[in-house]
Amino acid sequence: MMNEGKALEAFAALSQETRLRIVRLLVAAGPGGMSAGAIGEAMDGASSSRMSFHLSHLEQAGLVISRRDGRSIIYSAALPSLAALIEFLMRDCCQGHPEVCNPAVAALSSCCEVPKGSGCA
Amino acid sequence: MMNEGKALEAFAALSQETRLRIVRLLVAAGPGGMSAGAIGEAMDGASSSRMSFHLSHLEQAGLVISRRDGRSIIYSAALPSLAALIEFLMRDCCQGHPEVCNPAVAALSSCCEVPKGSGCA
DNA sequence: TCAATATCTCAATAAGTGTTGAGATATTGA
DNA sequence: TCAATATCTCAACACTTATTGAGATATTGA
Repeated sequence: MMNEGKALEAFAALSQETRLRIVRLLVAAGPGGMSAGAIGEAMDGASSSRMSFHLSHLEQAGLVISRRDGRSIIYSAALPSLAALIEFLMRDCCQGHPEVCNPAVAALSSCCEVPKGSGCA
Repeated sequence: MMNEGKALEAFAALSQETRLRIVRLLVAAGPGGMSAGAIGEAMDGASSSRMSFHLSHLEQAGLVISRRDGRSIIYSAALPSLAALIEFLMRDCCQGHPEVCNPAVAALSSCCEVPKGSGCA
């Protein structure tokens, strides 16, 4: 469930370049996720403490989840939270304003099957 | 067009309680918008300089637009930018992950007419 | 158990953000 | 033109956030 407070945390987490890139990377990585070290490698070799800071921030905001696997800690995208954030924006912004959600839903057609006629009435 | 840089600005703008509330207020207010003073009144009587700071921030991020009307400056929500931000999240997060966009599209049905079967394939 | 590996935690510092209050600018009606 | 109104701009300050480097913790394989 996404309330205003959680949405604020999510927006704050996504408003930092490194963290936004981490989320995109982890979404692309899929459910298998990536180790903190591998993510750091992908972020121009960011220091381990810097990675730890940003990954903790993202986990606190609920946008990623972690699990230990041997020596490594594996992070993966929390897809339900991303869905809930999109839903929050939709609910807040769509009400009475089809010109907001219609283009957004139409954009899905570039990556998904979306029937003609989807969107706000 | 929403690129990473613009998305970062938009997330930063929306990550502050007063600004998020201003956006929600202006979306609800519709195309007619509201004067800076009226918005300040709605924000627990926030000072004019504080309003000016946050409204400028939102305008810089492209989430609101302004026009002068006599002594007042009228702000209104930039709906296309909100749509573009949702689209950005959808594109980044939906690709290959129907479990993200399907719930988001399904959520639209609470405020819009969305045909059954919408969402990712 | 020991050394190596992976990550986290903490303190210090640098950089950025939000609020306030004083004052400047633009517009209107008398 | 003048006073009143609406909003913006600026400097100062407090607060928060991001980065770094040193060191602590947890796990593994020899």
